[in-house]
Amino acid sequence: MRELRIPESGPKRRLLETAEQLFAERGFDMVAVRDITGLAKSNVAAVNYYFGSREELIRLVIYRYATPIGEERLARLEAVEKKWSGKMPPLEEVIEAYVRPLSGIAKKTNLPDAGYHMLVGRILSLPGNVFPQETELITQSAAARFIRVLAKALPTVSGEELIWRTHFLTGGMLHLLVHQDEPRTLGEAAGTPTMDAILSRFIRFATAGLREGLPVEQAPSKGPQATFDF
Amino acid sequence: MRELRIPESGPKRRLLETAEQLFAERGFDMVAVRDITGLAKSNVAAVNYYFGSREELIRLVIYRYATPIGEERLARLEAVEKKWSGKMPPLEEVIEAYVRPLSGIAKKTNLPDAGYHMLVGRILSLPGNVFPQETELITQSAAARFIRVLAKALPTVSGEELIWRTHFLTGGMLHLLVHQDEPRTLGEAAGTPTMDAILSRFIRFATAGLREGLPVEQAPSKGPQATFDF
DNA sequence: GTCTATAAAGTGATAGAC
DNA sequence: GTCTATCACTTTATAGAC
Repeated sequence: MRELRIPESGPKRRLLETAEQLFAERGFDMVAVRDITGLAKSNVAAVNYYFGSREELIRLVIYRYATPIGEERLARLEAVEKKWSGKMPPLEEVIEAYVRPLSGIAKKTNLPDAGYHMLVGRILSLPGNVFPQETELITQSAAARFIRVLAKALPTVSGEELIWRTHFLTGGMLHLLVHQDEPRTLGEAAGTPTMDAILSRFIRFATAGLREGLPVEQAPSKGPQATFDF
Repeated sequence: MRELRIPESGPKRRLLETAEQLFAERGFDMVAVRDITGLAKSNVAAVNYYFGSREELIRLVIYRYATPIGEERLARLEAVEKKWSGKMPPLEEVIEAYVRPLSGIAKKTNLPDAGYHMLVGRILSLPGNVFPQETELITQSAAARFIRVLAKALPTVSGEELIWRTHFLTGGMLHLLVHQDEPRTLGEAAGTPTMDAILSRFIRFATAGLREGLPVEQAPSKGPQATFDF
């Protein structure tokens, strides 16, 4: 990773933000260096001058987005474990700790919300081998810890079943990030919820899916029926 | 669509199956015409000679895979509606009708199972505008009908909530097709279930997620606990 | 039908002028 | 720092020999 401090303004900043925007819209593969320098009204050599190469620019973007999310996930999972040490943590709290950091809490960029979430989804869909080593380590740690804490919250679910249910959760999670606009363009009344509201819906969906088959007495009381409003 | 009858053997067949295999492994964007003709031990002009262009070859592949799945979905959803006409169909049967056709029942190709499922997942993840018109129509009809029948099975869930839950289901479904090998390489004991077994797990997961928040008395009795074995 | 040669356009990267 | 010109390479597609 060549240089992690990005100036608050200036050509390097503008190139980076333009690249992020295009990566979010089209995916990494569909963005040429010339697309970035063209839209940023710079010259074709600028990306190589400031970032070394197209590859290094992409790795920088991955680092900037995936690392804080992984750190936030780890911190929250740790907090849940500490809070319920010894006791069985509520399933919903565990899922919340892993999913909520996607909403943009750890966001350190000027990208508009919709673009931010699409970019995060695309990054987390990439194969791990294109991640910078440090980022990959944090991401993997968070995923491993998630499954470990999940197992505490669902002691009667077999390891095999748990892995598959986690896999289903992951798929739904990545899909809602990249394709958040799809339900809205369905013509149907999908409303215009914020990402936090969508994640709340998703956490309830995934909690029910992960708990499937367990006796309801094990489920915590819900209090007043949730309204999904924030 | 230039020519839909593909010979049982010969160079055209070999080119098509080689292309399908590479598309499944890498995704459409990452396969060059030269990759196909090279692996199929043909010459670079063969793809254009037999299929017109790279684009047309891709559209042919999309057509061959997505059309039978859409038809199978429509037929099964229709059967469920007919069987329970007037009455409320069981949620699990509705989801089964939409998801099960992905297992390869409607398969009309020689691609090995793993590749078949990855290819189907990649195709169904594409934006609709690259689909042949006929295929797009069937795919959209099946999706619309799915939501319509779902609404009958879940009359107390609001339209907005239903659309989002369906969106979560779609994400998990596409993810498990393209990344079915991921849980297995996790080092953990994910077992080596068939796609039919994975889909059975997924259908139970998604059924619980879609039914979230509803009183359990509404759920049908389950009979003996399912074992996920086929 | 099969193949080679080549056209036309695009890619990432860089040397060197300013 | 900024920019143009250009290199070396890859892409899809096709003309024309066999």
